[in-house]
Amino acid sequence: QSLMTKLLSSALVVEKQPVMASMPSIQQPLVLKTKANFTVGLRFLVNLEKFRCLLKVKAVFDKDVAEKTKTNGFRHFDFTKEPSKVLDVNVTGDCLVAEFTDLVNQESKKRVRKSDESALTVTEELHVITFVTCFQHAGLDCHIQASTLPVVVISATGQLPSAWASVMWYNVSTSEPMNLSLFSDPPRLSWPELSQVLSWQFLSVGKRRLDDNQLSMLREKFVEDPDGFVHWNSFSKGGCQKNVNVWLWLSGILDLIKKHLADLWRDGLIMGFVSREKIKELLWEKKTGTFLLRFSETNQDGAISYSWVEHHNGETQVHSIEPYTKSDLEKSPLPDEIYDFTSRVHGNVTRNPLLYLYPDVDKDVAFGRYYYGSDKQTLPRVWGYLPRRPINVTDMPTPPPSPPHGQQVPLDAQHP
Amino acid sequence: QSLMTKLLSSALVVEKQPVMASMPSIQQPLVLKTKANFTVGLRFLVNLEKFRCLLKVKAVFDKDVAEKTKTNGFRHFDFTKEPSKVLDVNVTGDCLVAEFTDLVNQESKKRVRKSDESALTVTEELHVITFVTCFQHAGLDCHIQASTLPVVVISATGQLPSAWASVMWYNVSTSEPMNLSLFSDPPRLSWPELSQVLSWQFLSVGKRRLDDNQLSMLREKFVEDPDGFVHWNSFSKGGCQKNVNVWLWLSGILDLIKKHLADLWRDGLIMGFVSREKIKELLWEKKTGTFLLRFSETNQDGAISYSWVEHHNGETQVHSIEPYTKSDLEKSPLPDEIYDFTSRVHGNVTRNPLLYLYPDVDKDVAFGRYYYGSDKQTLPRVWGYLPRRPINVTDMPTPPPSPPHGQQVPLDAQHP
DNA sequence: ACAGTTTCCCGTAAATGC
DNA sequence: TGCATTTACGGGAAACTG
Repeated sequence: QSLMTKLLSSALVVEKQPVMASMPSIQQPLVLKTKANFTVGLRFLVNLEKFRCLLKVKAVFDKDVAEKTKTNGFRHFDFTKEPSKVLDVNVTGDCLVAEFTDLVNQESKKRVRKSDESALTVTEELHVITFVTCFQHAGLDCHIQASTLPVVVISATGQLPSAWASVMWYNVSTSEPMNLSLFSDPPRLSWPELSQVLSWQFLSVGKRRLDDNQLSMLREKFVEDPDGFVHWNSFSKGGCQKNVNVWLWLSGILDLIKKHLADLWRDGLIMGFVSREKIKELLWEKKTGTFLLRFSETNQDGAISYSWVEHHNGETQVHSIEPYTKSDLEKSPLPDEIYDFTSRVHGNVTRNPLLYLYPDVDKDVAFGRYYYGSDKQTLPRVWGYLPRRPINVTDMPTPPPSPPHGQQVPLDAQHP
Repeated sequence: QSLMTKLLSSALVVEKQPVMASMPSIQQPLVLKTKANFTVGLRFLVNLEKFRCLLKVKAVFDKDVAEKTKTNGFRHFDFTKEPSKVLDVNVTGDCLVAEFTDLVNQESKKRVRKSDESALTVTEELHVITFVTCFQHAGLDCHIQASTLPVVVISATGQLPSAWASVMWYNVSTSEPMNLSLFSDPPRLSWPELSQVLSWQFLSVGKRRLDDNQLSMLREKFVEDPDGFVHWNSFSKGGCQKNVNVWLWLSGILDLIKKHLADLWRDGLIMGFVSREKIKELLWEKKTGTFLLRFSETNQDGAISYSWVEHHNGETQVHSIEPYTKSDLEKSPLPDEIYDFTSRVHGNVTRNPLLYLYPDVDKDVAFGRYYYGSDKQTLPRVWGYLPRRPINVTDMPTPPPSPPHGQQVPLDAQHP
């Protein structure tokens, strides 16, 4: 329903009313898209039956922000629908809750743009949603309110990776509840701080963290300063000398994992982050047909390649296949690509050069359970037509190597 | 900009004012999508300089429709933006024009639905847009207006084929300018009438009409009545005994041609509409490797297959490949699929069984100019990676045939 | 001219209504 | 419940805007 995860369990914090017990609860920043619906759950942590259905809570976008933070130049948003709800008891009966749905925010006309060069990008703007209500208790007028943690507002899904970068950076660098100008003077992060968040991202999309080898390769790409700190601009906008945006690059890989490689990543079959030099070093001494999986370092949209080693006539070669992109893997999953991959050399010799996953696991042992047909039925076939399936082939530019171990790998083996 | 073609050159017809010369101009029905912009061009055919910038024209949706046609039960729409424009002289200076852009129509709340079973589907509802203006001339108050031909309003692109069916049917069956209730009692069409429209559709998307053989095959599918007429319900909703909707089926093929086969269709390389029996008959006597292209008769989304003949040991076999869908052809175009297609049999023998396009044109002569790389450069390759390309293979269920003509078709030939 | 940002819209999926 | 129709929204591209 919402663009990202739902913001649940925001606390309705009682201001200036110690009579009301309140509990800080899990809040998290969020990325919101204009003109799209999202949902916010809200809990009033004191369940006084007498309040039931008496508290009308209103959501306000960027309440008092101009006065509080003087963050001029930010865009202004408003909810287009009436954003009010009445608190009611929840299912377990322990508190009053309201779920805001169908909140739609849209930029209002006025926008005071500072023309100076230090203006932030839209994904660096931080906003808040504040929930306010007032009621009478013990003869007093009580005004209470609660705010979300900072929120980034985008207008197209293509801005989501940048927005998420801001969210991560904010979370790691500060525990302030509402420093909306953080990116006017962005703090730097130490590599231990940053690497932990990055590792969490992989845990989140692929149920497995980054290991030490992977992290040390990433450190090379992310840390430019000799002091071991990472600067916001270098992280989110592409550093000085390098022309790639490291976060966008990593973000593409996270998306690739989420969409096509979740199982393989979870099971640790993807080495992923290895330099080209390291690949050669790792594979050089291994037997012909040993291969490993590695993410492309140049493709900004997330791509994965396999590299394998061949020994012929005392000569050793390590090859890497043209990386598979998301649209490639939509056609057929990586395990099937590995199973069906075919190299061709002069004389009509065809074979699959991929035999053992590094260090020495038989390909079918490692990937067998993921092959098409192993957990699904065979493809539905239309009567009267010969079934076909897509495979990828490469025409080896090198002279024909002799078959490994003196045996030809049969190509006509049936798919499991 | 607009969903379909722009509606240009609508005539501003002068009503009750013979002083104003008016010219009937090309109007065409249109398919409009709610909440989407479209453009209408309007010409005032008398260029009286004195009118310049004095005529304010307003667009009205379904003006006077209820009184005129008593078509209750239709949805009601309104423009959400102010749909008024001032007429100005056009570039050639021969008339006054206005171009309406950003017209957005959205269903208004009220909708009187007749609950009887004869209710029309939304794509059978016909609507009109009327342009009105008034001015003073020769001391008289003049009210003039012009209307579009009937328009079908849809809410999602998936309704477009059905809507287009209505548009075609209307055009062929009547020359009345505004019979919005046509589908309450839809007229039938003779096969010559219908087949001509269908043929035009292929001319429109693929620059080539249907030939007599193709039409005679389609006649079998479309004409159910012995009297040779086609009924609207059987055309647009799937006839009595058959469970396929013939127009949607044909519509999918038209879309397939438009997106992936425009060149091949234009050049007549696709036989397309042939029955399975006819295929066997045609190919039976031809030499091994003769093939033809034919649309799937079962796939509703548009799919194309090739069938080829093989003679082995005095036995003749005709095979048809699993049809290629739009998403298949997005991966690699049909000519490349034909070039790279590979069949595999026991013993690791691989070959391409497609040699001659029916009746006996060498495959590369027929399709060579379309192969990838013939008019584009070779694929851009990332340095350090072995290029790969996708091909389709089939595992022949039959005993291994001997190579045709005693020669092995080399598979390692380089792509042109 | 250009880059950042938003709008537009197809196509698919989900929700809605009858 | 099932089907017809609408809404929602990701993704890519065009349009916008300073």
